[in-house]
Amino acid sequence: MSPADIALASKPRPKLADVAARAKVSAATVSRAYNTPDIVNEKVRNRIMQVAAQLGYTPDAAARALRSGKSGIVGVIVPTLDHSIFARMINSFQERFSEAGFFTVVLSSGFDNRSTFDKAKLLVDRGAQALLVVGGVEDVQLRPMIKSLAIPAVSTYSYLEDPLVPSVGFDNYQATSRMMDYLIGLGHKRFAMIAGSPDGNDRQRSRITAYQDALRSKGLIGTDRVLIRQVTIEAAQDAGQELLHRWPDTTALVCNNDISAFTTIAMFRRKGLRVPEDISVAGFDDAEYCTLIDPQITTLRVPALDMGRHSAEILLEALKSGERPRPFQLDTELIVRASTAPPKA
Amino acid sequence: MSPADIALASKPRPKLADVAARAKVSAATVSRAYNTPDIVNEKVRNRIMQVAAQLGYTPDAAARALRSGKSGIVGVIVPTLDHSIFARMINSFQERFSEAGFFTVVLSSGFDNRSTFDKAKLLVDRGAQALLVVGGVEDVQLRPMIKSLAIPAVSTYSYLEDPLVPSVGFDNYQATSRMMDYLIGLGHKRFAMIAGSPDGNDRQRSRITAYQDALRSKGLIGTDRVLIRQVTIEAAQDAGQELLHRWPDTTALVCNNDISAFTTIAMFRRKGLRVPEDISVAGFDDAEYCTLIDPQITTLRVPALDMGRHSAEILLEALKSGERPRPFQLDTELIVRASTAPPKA
DNA sequence: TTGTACGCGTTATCAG
DNA sequence: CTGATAACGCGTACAA
Repeated sequence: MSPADIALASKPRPKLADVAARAKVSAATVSRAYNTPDIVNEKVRNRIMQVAAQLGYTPDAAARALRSGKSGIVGVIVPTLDHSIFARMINSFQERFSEAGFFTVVLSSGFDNRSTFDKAKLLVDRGAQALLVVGGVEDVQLRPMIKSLAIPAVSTYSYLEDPLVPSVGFDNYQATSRMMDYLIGLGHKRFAMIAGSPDGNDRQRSRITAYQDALRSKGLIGTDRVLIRQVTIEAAQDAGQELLHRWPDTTALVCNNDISAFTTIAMFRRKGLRVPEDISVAGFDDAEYCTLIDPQITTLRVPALDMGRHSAEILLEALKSGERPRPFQLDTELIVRASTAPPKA
Repeated sequence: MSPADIALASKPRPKLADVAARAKVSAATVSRAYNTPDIVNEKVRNRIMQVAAQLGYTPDAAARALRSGKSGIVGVIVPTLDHSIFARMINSFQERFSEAGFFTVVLSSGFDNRSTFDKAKLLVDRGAQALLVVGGVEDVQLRPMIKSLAIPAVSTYSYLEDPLVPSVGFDNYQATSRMMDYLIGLGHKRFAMIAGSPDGNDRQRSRITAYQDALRSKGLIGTDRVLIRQVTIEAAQDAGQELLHRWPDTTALVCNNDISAFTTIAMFRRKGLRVPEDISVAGFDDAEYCTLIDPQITTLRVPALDMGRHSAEILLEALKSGERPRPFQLDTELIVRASTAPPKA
């Protein structure tokens, strides 16, 4: 090896054995100093740690993973990162797992159940120790896969009585029912809804059903006025157009997300409609910007932070105890602001 | 072992050797079938893959990582996941690396340079093969660390002539200059700015400097009217208050993010001020909701998607070639909408 | 083109 | 409480 090579070669990472040698103990003891410090003599342990710090030693993650069978990775599958509600959830989830020494790998499925399966497989193949799926698990391939899984899995967002996958979330049916009770209480008789696609999406299905059930039970109009759209500004604009065109007598518009509420309110006002005097508009999620528009948006507050935090919590518990994660129900809150009011007489 | 235990025990994961045995080849050949398929006889290869599929074999990631020294992980450090602009960027970054078989681990620093260092260390210790840092690398510990790093690192968002870390991003100074030219061209004479904290944040520093330079060079008012605030609705509201209180004669407000623009516009209108007649307000980023509020927001479009995609691209190249990633400059676009106009005479 | 043999860095087991 | 030793599952010289 020439001098130049020596200069260029970055010194190899120190390993367990190097620390052991310098600290005059066996490799096993160094390992124990890291993994079960309590059973190592304090003086010895301190010496080891000091040497480790000197050498700049950190345990090799791959070797550790191979030997212990623990990858230190948890997987999350989320429909998209583009909705702030999911971002918030993941943030708190990840924070909790980070404290526990795990890396969180987030994969997005694009609202596609088939892709959810693919991503889950990817994660499991790479040794993920736990799995969080946002939304009910409906894919026909994913269900048997999760069933046979040796690692804990939890679904979040919806609270579902799924015997297969414990969930941490809220009751979407109840949430929308609450909104409907409020609007019906205001005296509205003709409703419409902007919803996301119910295909393979339990949240949307529950909300649509709750909407229709509420109307049916009171004999009100609007069970057929359900506009299925993606969650984008363009799509919401299109939905608003169609609403005004087909059912101009609607007095209460129930949106399944704040983007749609926001967009349609802006559009209605541009067309000279008054909100809430001419039409009430309600959202879902309670995004930050609900208080920015005039009128401020009445909406359902979704416990995003708690969902992430609690999912992490029960997965961590399951990881420790080896038992099945325990489902946990959270609640939504109806936030009444200015975008809803009694209909004109 | 009792029968019950047998029933409970999930069968162990098949390994390379199992596939080899069933396919009547050596382990080495199975390994080659996966890693260098070209040098394996096609018939043999097909037989191996078939057996592998039958057995449900997938290579063990940990063993692979240990043996090859490649973790299959890339790390990203981002100030926060809560700004949609970062979320979008990461999305495209991650997508590209996902295609290449990597897992992306995203850690957030909370705009704290010290924490950026900690997170980087975490990632490197766990074997990340490449690093993306959002924002300039300024931490005094992080710089030497990156210098000594054996893996490629790129900073993104700002385009910086940093000899240490190649960057993929745009020129923040130029972007704000462009906005200033436009507003000055409209005839404005008294300006104010809402900015984020410049501490350890090159983006904010560049924008503030560009703002002040523009005013100074034309002898206009407002170099001292810089309100430093966090990027939240509350903080922006507070800034708006202070602006009206201290400098009510301001005719053009330059915001360093769309949230602040959005918030202040809403607030101004609530107070009876007309936008843009009484005061022009400009944003930064071009978030989706810029077109939702009335008036629609004039802003600078940031190439979020391209930043993510291109960062991934050059890191992947560097991973292949072993060479240093090549910096790449992207551009912003001034989007003129309705929230800006000439000042009243 | 394929097989043999070894070691990557760690942790678990067992003995002392 | 500590040490010796044997894996964990795979990739890669080297030989055939």
